[in-house]
Amino acid sequence: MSTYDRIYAVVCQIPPGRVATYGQVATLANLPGQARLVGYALYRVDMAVLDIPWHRVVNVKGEISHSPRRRGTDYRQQALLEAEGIVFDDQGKLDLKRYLWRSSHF
DNA sequence: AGACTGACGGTCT
DNA sequence: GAGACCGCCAGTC
Repeated sequence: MSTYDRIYAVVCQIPPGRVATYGQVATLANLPGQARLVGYALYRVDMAVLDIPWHRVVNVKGEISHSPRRRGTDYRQQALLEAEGIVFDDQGKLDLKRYLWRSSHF
């Protein structure tokens, strides 16, 4: 099982209506401190389908990580999360205290 | 084989 | 709370 496969496996466990941070996913994938790898892995996901719930991963500030390279999928991410009942404030941030996934590992 | 590329976050000031 | 700094690695050409 490759490093990226472990990351994808963790992301698949995030329940609807909740979010996880890049760092949290890294830790659960047994890659502590390597949040960046999670970003690298998610960039390679086919975002046309939701085999992997890629939209449930946000940064530690409760924001969606925007990038021109994402070609608009970052805005789609917010729409997908709102469809699951997650509310964003006027700064485009969500409340991590409220929506962060508490996995049974913690 | 080496260069380049890419969704980050913990720590320190 | 807000910046600056810096380590991070797999896939592709």
